[in-house]
Amino acid sequence: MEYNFQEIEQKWRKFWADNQTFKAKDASDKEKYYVLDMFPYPSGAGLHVGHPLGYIASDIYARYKRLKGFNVLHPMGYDSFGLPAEQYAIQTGQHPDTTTKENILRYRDQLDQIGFSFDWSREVRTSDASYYKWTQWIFIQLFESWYNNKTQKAEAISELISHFEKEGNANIEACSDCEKSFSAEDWKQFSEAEKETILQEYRLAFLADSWVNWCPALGTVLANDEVINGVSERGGHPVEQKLMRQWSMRIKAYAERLITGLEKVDWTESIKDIQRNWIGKSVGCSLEFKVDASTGSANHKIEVFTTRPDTVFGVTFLVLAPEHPLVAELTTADKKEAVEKYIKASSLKTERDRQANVKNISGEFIGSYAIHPFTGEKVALWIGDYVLASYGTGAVMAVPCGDQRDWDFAKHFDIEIKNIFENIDISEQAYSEKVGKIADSDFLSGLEIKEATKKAIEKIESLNIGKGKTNYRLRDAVFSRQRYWGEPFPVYYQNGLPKMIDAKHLPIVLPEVKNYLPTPDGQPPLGNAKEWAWNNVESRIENVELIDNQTIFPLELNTMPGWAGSSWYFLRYMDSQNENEFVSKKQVDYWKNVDLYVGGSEHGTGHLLYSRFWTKFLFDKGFIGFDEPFKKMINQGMILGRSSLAYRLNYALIDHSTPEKTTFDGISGPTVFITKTYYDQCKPNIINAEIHKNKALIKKFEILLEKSGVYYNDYMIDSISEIHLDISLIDNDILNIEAFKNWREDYKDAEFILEEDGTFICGSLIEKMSKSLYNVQTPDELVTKFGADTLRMYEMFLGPLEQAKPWDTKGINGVSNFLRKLWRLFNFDEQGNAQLNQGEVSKDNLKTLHKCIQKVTDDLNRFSFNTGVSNFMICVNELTEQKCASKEILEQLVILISPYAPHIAEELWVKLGNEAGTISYAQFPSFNPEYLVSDAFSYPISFNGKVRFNIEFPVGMDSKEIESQVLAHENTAKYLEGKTPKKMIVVPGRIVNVVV
RNA sequence: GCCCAGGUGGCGGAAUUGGUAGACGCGCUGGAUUCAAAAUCCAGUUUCGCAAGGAGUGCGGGUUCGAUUCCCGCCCUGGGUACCA
Repeated sequence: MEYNFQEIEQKWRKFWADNQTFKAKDASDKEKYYVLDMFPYPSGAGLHVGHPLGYIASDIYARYKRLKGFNVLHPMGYDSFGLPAEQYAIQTGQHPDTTTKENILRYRDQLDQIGFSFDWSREVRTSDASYYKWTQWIFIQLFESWYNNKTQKAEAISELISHFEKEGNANIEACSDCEKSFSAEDWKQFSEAEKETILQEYRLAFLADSWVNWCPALGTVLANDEVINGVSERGGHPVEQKLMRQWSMRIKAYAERLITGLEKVDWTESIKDIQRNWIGKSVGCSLEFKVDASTGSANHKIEVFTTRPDTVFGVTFLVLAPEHPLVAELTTADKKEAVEKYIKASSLKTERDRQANVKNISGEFIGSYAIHPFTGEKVALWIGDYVLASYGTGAVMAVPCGDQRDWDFAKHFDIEIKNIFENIDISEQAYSEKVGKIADSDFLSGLEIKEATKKAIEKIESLNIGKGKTNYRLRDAVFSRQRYWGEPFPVYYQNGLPKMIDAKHLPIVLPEVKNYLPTPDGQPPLGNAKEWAWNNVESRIENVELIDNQTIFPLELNTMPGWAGSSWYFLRYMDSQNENEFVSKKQVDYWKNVDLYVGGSEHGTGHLLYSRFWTKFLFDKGFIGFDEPFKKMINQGMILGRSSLAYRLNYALIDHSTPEKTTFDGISGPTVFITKTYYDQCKPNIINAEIHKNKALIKKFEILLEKSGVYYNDYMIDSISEIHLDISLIDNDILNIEAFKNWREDYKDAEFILEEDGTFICGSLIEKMSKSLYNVQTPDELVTKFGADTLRMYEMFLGPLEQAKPWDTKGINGVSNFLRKLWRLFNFDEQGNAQLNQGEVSKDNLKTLHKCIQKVTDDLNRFSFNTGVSNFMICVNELTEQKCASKEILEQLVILISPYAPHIAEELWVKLGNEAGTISYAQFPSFNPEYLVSDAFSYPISFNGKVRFNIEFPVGMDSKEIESQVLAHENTAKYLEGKTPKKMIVVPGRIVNVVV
């Protein structure tokens, strides 16, 4: 009986679904294990072979953990709010909900085909009102909280208010934008609006006018991580800075904990680095420079932030950002014109231009001076757009000897460069290393840089002209989007002040709109749903006083960004049906955080940061008992496409009898493609002369032209073009010429210059999978052709999980053959009964099996699934060779392989006489080292003539035993040449040191 | 520029703490089986050499009895990030 994967796989998929085999139990004596995949955005294109890579790996691991006796939670869902569905809606009028649901059906169908062990009863969709109800609820919690730096956690805003009532904002250490101080008295006299304005500066979710990345083409704002090189991540549209009133998240409050928390998670160093860089912690101090009274108002001080207070005696000028608030006042009359011109010019520069002209040094002297706090010298004030208004204090103290940009600036404008480093030459460039000694610096002279830094801060603090400070590059996250297809805010406005809609009225359900574009008067798309906005408020808010003005909406019309729903979804899986809580305490205390998270590293600065932030917040508020969401993470590499290329000769036919008449004037020869060999010969120089030198190619080309019957009397080959071909036309780089001719109308009459053996070989190129490059491979066709088990094993076999790698189906036969070999081990007769031996197990069989168990277990623990597949192949090859037909051996092997190839394993399990479905929770085999005993002391490996050599000895053997056997061995005698060893050292592994 | 990862046959890639480099698979070559093909099976396949034997894990050095593995310098590829003071 042949291995009929189609029948088998269909049968078991149905069995698993009917019996809910993988439904996770909420209460169990077993230890829990939570394996999670990053849930997909259900795009219209469906899954390609890259998507399942991580899912297969996590599925293998989840199945392995079940076999190891864990209660495994392995859910799946959809991140179903997003831009593409909305843009599709704008184009076609189709409701995003409709297209999203269709796409989800397709995804589900494709996922099901691969045989994942997901617990679908827990599925979540971020765009379901029953889900985003809780996203809205979490938003309210954030609004009602502030961050207390003393306790290092988020606390209720009501506590902050009662503190304000008692003693104003003295003795409050908060993460806040509030700069003024007020007393309890002040607070009581503030109007409601004034109070709220202050509270907004403390809330973790707050409204603020902020400079945002505005993308005109998309009509929305973007978060920093959604902007790449000055253009939008989606679509690549230009992004500009715009001041807008937006909801934001005070993620800065968690900057420090987001860094320190990385120490307790098991992630790769590279992704931790990405996060550390993104948060961008820098430790230094602030320092005040008084403005020189002769040139400006002496009351003004310029505060700078520096990480190098040790270099303070090297300061020769200060640079302010062009937008710095003091610039206008401190500019002297004679410099006014030039300075204003400069400010204008830099404000017109887009973010992109600024980035493009990094090497361009520009700036203006504004005419006035500051006083050096230690030397009392005058230091010139400059403006320059290399200083950013939004980082630090918007002003820097320039130390040209210690900072390359300051050095360049000083050189360019011919400003003094003071050297304050001992024995360092700074004539060619700045010295920015942090080792060495400081010189010519008063109380810092002679100190090591580290010491000097400490001392400088002490001095600055004691003089009360600054203090030690830590700055973060991380900006607060903009949380408003001018979009339709996202979560509505649970926010209404009363007298212009934002208020939360009571949680009992949630969810605020997304309305139907006729038009998904912004309204003519510039409101976001939800502005098209006037009635919805009014009704929601009137029906939910008691005694609400609404501003009776038709143009102002009482409800927030922005929606939340894509990362809102994905920041907490892993919690919802634990209790997805709960209508009363986002997750019950009982469930979250049992399942805790995700033990293994699998997904791409491209989310390093987005999703992974935001979900850590929300987790820490929910922890602070006592809703959950842990503050890191993902304990261990594996980042699977991207699967790249392998495009196929054919090479087209671009040539002109010339008719000398009618001068200048060429192909372009009507003589058309056939489209000619040349096989890869000829292309490679011409490749180094694709200029006509080189092509014409290739005699063999030219001869074939001429024969071809002759055959085509076109009239010409000369020709000129101009160049060779690479043409992308649909990969379905190619098998092992050999082109199916007939299929190719039918592929596109213009190639119907194409001619081919072939290899010597008559085939046409295509070239290839590794690049991103894309429809337009004809290199997209969907899993569907492979599942049909080879089966899900083969696909699963093949995707793992391709290479290390974490590496980016090209997709290539060349080797899939090998995996397919392997599964058939495995099937054949069972010696099925016509009736499908396995012909196996019971009871007798050969030593060789045992050794093969246990070697396999040992290696495969190790591979699983190391997430090295590619070597896992290889080890199965070795095992099956050996068992085939040994003609193993032992029931006991095969039963163990089937369990072992079931995480990788679950369908065939289920079938074979039943064929062995076991109850259907029980394999999913069977006992994972453990290896017995006794069976791994090798033939001891078979051969010495190397010998340096004097002291050491390598010997293979049996696992677990006593070292005394080894010593005596080494001495007794004939090879030892050969090397020792009659001498007695002084000492013998047995090193774990396979090394024996014999000292003569 | 800075940070991180990587560089091994014709190809994807193994080599877990320094110990027979190239496992396993693809491809290729030869053979068996077959009327024939597919499928299957057997043998070979880093390179130079008829062979004995050399050389060999991006390049140059080093440590070591022994280095793909550790150290120093360089080159290349991929990823992250960027006037962040």
